[in-house]
Amino acid sequence: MSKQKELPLLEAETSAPCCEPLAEHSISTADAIALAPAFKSLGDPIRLQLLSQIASAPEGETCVCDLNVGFDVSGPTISHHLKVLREAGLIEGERRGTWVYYTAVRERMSALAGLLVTGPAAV
Amino acid sequence: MSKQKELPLLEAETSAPCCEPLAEHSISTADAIALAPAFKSLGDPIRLQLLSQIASAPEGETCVCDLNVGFDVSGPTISHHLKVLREAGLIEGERRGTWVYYTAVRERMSALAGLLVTGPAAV
DNA sequence: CCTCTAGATTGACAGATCTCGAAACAGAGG
DNA sequence: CCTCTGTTTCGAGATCTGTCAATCTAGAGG
Repeated sequence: MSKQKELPLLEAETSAPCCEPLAEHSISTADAIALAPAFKSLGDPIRLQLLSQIASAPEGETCVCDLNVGFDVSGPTISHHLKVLREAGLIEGERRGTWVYYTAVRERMSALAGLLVTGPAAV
Repeated sequence: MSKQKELPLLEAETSAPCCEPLAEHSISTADAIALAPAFKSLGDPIRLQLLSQIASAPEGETCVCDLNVGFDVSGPTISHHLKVLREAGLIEGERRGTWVYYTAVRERMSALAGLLVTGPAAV
């Protein structure tokens, strides 16, 4: 509970797992520790659906009021999952008046995808 | 209460979230339940490192005896993490004589990557 | 200023996960 | 057959996670 408050993913250029595939060469322990929380945040069905719903919104943003419908969990639980996704850097929230709107951070999603892909160059 | 006990990932190819990006359109609850365990299996630093080490092996396979070095956890723990990765369909193990060799399942890794990628057309 | 609604936070509890030591299993070799 | 080494499986304990009820905060509108 002391090392996944940080999101050094974007700033990981020090050892730089931003776009370098996992399969390129073995990643360091530090990189693994930095990256694991992001994947872990995707490891819950509700969060996966939330991210998908936010990322697939036509306007690019989704109101939390729209997210509450369609999930059979309570409001606080949705809020909790949104917080996890927020801390993983996968979404960002903005309050406009009464409602809160969330947008997906495409770069972060692509960065994670880049880690898993065997590589377009490898094909 | 409990909706994450199953791991029907291997048969998730029937409802086919194989390469369709999350951000294309909102995924179903069933697909989310099928996919989440795969991401969850990547949500541990040790498993991330194990997969990276296996996938980046020059010969395409890695002996468990080589995996034991470099990790400060016990043998059974390594074996447990390998089992999780195996059940997630990310690696496959083969016993040859005394030793067991693991290979990475590239298609599965690419499939997960395809879910996260924003898409070349969507940029 | 007061009230009302939308979200977020807190506290608590059941269930899952990580980790290890001990034991079991699989081959190789004597 | 017996033993030895490498790997997996089997409990068990400590920690983490998902969920909800209750409470709190931010802004809108009277």
